[in-house]
Amino acid sequence: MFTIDYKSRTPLYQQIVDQVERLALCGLLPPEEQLPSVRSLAMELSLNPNTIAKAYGELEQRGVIYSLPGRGNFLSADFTGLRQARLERLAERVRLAAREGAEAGLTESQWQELCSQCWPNQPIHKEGA
Amino acid sequence: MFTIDYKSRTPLYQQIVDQVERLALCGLLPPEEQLPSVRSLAMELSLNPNTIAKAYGELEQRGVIYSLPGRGNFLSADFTGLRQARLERLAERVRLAAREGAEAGLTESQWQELCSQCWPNQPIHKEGA
Amino acid sequence: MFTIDYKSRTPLYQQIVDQVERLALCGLLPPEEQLPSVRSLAMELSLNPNTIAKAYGELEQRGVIYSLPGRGNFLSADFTGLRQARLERLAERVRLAAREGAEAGLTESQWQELCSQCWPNQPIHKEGA
Amino acid sequence: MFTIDYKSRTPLYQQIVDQVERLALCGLLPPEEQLPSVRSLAMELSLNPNTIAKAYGELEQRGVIYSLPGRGNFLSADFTGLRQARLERLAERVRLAAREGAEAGLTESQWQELCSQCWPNQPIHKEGA
DNA sequence: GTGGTCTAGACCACC
DNA sequence: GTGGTCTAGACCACG
Repeated sequence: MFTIDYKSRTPLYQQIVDQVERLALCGLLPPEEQLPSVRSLAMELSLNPNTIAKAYGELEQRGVIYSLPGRGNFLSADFTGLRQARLERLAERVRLAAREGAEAGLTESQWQELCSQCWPNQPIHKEGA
Repeated sequence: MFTIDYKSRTPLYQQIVDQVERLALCGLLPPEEQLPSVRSLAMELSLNPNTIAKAYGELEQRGVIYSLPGRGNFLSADFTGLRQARLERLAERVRLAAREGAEAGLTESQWQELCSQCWPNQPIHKEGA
Repeated sequence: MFTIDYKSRTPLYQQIVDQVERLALCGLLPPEEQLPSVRSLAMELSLNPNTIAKAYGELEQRGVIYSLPGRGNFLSADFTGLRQARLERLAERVRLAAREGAEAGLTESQWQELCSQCWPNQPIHKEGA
Repeated sequence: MFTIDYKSRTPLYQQIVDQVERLALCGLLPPEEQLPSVRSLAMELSLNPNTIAKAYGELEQRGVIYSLPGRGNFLSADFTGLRQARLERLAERVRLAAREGAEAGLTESQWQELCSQCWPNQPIHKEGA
């Protein structure tokens, strides 16, 4: 269900957080869906259960999932907050990139061309999100 | 000459590296210019000399500056390599951002609009770089 | 695992860098092998952990190893880049030596003789590198 | 008379030492020749007189030149010791290079070919040495 | 446990 | 004065 890059420098727990959020926004993880248990996911990914627990804790704190002690972890009812937060973060990143490009000698038209080329060709899977 | 955010989570030495590169690309730090000495900059920024030395070492390994022991640190003769590397990194970041936006439900026209708005209004200072 | 000459004028961290590279090229340190931890190696060699960290950092920037914070330092997947860089450096050094010899009165045949004699008699250990 | 690479990492005084030795072995600086005075050479090369003095001191200690206080610095009567020392150092360097090449996967025949190619094409200027 | 960052203070060679 | 190296010891995030 999840794919982990064990050689990446981004923390393992962060990779899980990112993937849950991405899958939720893509529609592959619908609202109210139950997530795998900490121990089973740890087993599946060959990770320390603490790492999974940390990821789930982070997701809960962000409101992406909620935890029912004794029953498991479930995705929230809706992802509008998540989507909005992510788009805001995105805008900030693009703003930074644009400024950095300008500093490195990029012209506005080159920037526009770069942005056009970067849009992914194949549409992202999406259903019911 | 440099401004440090002591509360940021990005390492202090990294902030210095970033700023030197930015100032070099902007043209505010011309090629062959001498940088402040390790000790004087440490004093000015209230940092430990080791932190400055680490930043300068990093810049040297990237080819942005060169160090002459006993004489000082100097900006390289040209920044074309730096500029090119930065633009490549930039493209990769924009590509990632576009993909993430698509996943979060952004349409291509919204993406284009976002990119247009993000271009900095005031041109970046630039001379002789 | 490593041997340090504490009286040498070559920096301690550099000696470690050299040895890791040599062992990697010899095949004694296979790709993806985990290196001793910073602290344990520091203990073993009676050095400060910072010195080991500096050596590992240098190796990482050269692409010989990669570091996974919280997990350890690991040798890269392949050493072709390292091997190539080393052979290029080697050629340059031999070129310099030949020129210096010529200046000191060496004839070409004496040079060839010298080079023949300098080839190590016992082959270098090598397996799977 | 001398050429200094101000951007080289080899110490300035060392560059002077090397050049005097090289010019002596080439025959461009004959035995008993007088060297420029510390101050005039410092002026000519835009260096600190201390740097020249250090170079001359090193040369004197090695027996390449001798100093007559109040009269100047003069090249020694013969350079056989210098030539021998340099050839010994050279052999050691070639031995190291060969070993390093072997470790990096070079075969003996490749080594021989490398050495052949590295011999300088144009003969070194030489007269009366 | 791991590596990453930072401070404090020392000594060296070079200029 | 300059940069380079090293030690000692601290704190942090990650697993």
